[in-house]
Amino acid sequence: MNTPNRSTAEPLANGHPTRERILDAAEELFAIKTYEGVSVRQIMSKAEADVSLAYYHFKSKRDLFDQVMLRRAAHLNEIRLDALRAVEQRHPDDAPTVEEIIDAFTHPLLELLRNQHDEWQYYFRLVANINSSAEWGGELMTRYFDPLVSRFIEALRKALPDSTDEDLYWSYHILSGALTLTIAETGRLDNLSGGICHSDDMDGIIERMPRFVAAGFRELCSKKSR
Amino acid sequence: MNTPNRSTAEPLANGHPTRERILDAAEELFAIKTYEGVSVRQIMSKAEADVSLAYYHFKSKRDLFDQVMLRRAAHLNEIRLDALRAVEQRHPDDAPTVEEIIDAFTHPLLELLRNQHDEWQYYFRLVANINSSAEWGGELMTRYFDPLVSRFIEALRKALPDSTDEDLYWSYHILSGALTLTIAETGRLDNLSGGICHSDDMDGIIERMPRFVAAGFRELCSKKSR
DNA sequence: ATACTAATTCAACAGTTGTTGAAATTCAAA
DNA sequence: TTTGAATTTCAACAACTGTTGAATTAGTAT
Repeated sequence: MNTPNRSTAEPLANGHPTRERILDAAEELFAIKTYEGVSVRQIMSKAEADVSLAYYHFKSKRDLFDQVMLRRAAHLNEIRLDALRAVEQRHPDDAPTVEEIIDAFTHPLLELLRNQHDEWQYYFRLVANINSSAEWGGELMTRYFDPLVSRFIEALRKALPDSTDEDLYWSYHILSGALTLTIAETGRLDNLSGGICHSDDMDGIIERMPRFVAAGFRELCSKKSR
Repeated sequence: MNTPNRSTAEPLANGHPTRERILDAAEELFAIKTYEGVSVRQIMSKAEADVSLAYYHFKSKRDLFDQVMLRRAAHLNEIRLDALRAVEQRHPDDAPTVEEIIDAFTHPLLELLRNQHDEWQYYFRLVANINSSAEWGGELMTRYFDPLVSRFIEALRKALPDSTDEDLYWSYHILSGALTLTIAETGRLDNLSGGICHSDDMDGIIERMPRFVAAGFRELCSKKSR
C-alpha cells in the first residue's frame, strides 16, 4: 500500500528499503509537526529502526530533510513539463489558451493528490508549509521549481501578448498562493463551509481553479481593461 | 518605533511593558523559526529579560503563543468589519460590487502591512504559516476569523445571486490562498521575477488582487458561464 | 518606616535533543 | 569456510528543552 508499483516504475529511485522507510516516516512527521517539531528519535521510531541508522543513511537531520524534499521533486517537474509540452504540441501554430496552460500547471499535481493520495499527501503538505514560510528551506524548493515556473510564465506571456511582466508575475503569485493552500489540505474550508466543501475534493478544485485563475489572468494581463 | 501610539490608541491593550516586550520577541521568533524551532530561552534573551519571567507573565510556552496570536486579532477583525460596513452603507439599495467586497476584505490587511510594516510583518507571517499548516494552532485562528469570513461570504452571495454555495466557498478558498501567500512576504517572487516584483510592494498587490479575484469570482459564480 | 504586593533574579530538576564511536550482525563473493 | 564489506545495534556525550520554587528587589499605600 505504501510502495504501489515496485517493479515497473522509477528504476533509479529504488534505494535501500530501510532508507526509504526512514524517508517515508520523516516525510509524514515533518509535514504534520514541522522540522524542529520532530526529533530524529521520533522519526526512527515510526520507521521502526534504530536511531543511529538515520546517521548511517544520511549525513544529518538537515540532510534527511533535504532528501525528503528532493525525492519526489524530479518526478513532479517531469509530469508538469510533459503536460505543458503536450499543450504546446496541440497548438503548432496559434498559442494555447490561458486555461490550457493553467491546467497543465495545476492538473498534474491535483491528479496525483487525487489518485495516489496516500503516497503524496504528506509531501504536498510539506511543500506547502515550506512555500509559505519565508526563512526556511525555501532556497532548495526555489532552485528546483523556479525553472519550471519560468517556462510556464513564458508560455503565459505568449498567450497574453499585451501583458506587462509585472502583471504577469503578480498574477502568477496569486495562482501560486491558491495552489499552495490547496495542496496543503488544511481542512479549514470544511469547517467554514459547514461540510459543503471538502479540502480533499480534487475534482471540485480541478474544475474550478483553471477557470477562476484564467479569468483573473485575462482581467489583469490584457490591454483593453486598463 | 516599536510602540508607535502609546497614549492615543488601544486603551485596553496597554499591558505591562515587560509583557509586551516578551510578546514582541516571541512574535518575531515564532514567525521566522516556527513554534518548536524557538526555545523560551531564545525568546527571553531577545526580550532582554530573565527566563522565569516568561512563566510569571504567561502560563506556558503554548499560552505565550496563544497570546501572541490573540493580541492583534481583535483589531484586525475590527478594521475589516468596518471596511465591509462602509461598503454596505455606500449601497443602501443595490448590492456592492464584487470588487468592493474583495477590497474591503483585503485592503485593511495590506494597508497595515504597508503603513506599519515594522509592527505587523511578523504577525502576518505567523498567521500565514499557521493558515497553511493543517495540524497546528489552526483552531484558534479559525475560531477568531471564521465569523468574519462568513460575513464576507454572505455579502458576496448577495453580489452574486446566481452562485452556488459550493462555487462561492471554493472561490473564497482561492482568495484565501492568494492573500495568505501575500502576507507571508516570502520574497520568492522577487527571485523568480529577477527583481521586477517585490513581495513587500503592497501598492502592487492592492491594485491587482481585487481585480484579479473579482474576475475569478464572476467567472465561477455567475449563471451564464456554465 | 512598615507592610504588602508586584516584579524580577538565581539555581536547579528531569527529560530530550542531535550526533558519534565501537561492537555486533548480516550477507554475498572468494 | 574465510574474507570483507554493508548494515544494524548498543551505549553514551554534552548541550539544550520547558518548567518550577525559593529568595530577592522595586514600588506603593499606610
